[in-house]
Amino acid sequence: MDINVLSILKKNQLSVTDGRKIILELFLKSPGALAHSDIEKETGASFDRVTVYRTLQTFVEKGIIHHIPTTDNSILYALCKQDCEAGHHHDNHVHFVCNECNKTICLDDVTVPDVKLPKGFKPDHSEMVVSGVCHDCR
Amino acid sequence: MDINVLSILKKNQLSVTDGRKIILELFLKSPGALAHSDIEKETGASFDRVTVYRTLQTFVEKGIIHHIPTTDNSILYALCKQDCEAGHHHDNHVHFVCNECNKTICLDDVTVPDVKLPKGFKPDHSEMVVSGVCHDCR
DNA sequence: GTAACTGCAAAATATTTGCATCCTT
DNA sequence: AAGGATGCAAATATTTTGCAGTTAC
Repeated sequence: MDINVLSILKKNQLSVTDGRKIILELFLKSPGALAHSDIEKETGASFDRVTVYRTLQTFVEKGIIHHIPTTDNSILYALCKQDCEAGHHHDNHVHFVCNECNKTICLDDVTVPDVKLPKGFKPDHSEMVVSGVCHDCR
Repeated sequence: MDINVLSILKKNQLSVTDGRKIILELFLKSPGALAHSDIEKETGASFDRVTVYRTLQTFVEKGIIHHIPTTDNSILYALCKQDCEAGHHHDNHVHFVCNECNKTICLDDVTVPDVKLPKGFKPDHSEMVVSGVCHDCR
């Protein structure tokens, strides 16, 4: 098991349970974003659906994972890389959705550009999603 | 009633029904995006929830409205301005979500900037959502 | 030992589907 | 008149909540 799993949980003052270990490891292994259903599928229903809901919620609250905006009504989560702390997400990178394999990938090295807003609008946070064909599918 | 309602429906070869007229008019009047629940609320449940689902789906298929990406799990729809046609959305503008009034507004004049993607990624379409405080809430 | 986490059951919501009826063209 | 749209009922799917039992520390 990835040693990071333990340190991440410890750092966030979460007790180390099987469910959390397995789900967190899944995120660490996954190149892209995961939906609730992906997690149920990957873990082979080894625990209750409710536990998955609660674990994801806990991880989001602690800033371990974050929601990813999507254009197709689905709810995706991905690891917060870098220095995310509870309440302060710095996941200011572009997300890429592949139209072929349908995966969502965090482009950690591509930061969201600033845009000039109309008068009176005060920006706080930006999200950007690019769709197209990914590295593996061409 | 806004004369556009009829022309938009006609242009998309949709029969003109009360539900479609009222829902489309709601979008035309609204400065921002609407969720399914907003529509039910605004129309005072004058028609079946199922009809709202089907109408929204039809509008999306025809390219009259489009999904807006959100970070908070909600599903929002907004009018496609400009030259949207079925299957070819040109709604390449930035969306703004206000943290105060919670409204989502289409910034039709702010276009989504291009970003440089890692090698191997071929972009097709971009979405951008900026959150902050809107014109009315400061 | 205690607080926190999980599983189960069940409630509350949300979404989809089939079909008979009604409306638009 | 014919095809499409709606309403209703019901089937599915999704998410939330309460509580008792279990586990981590």
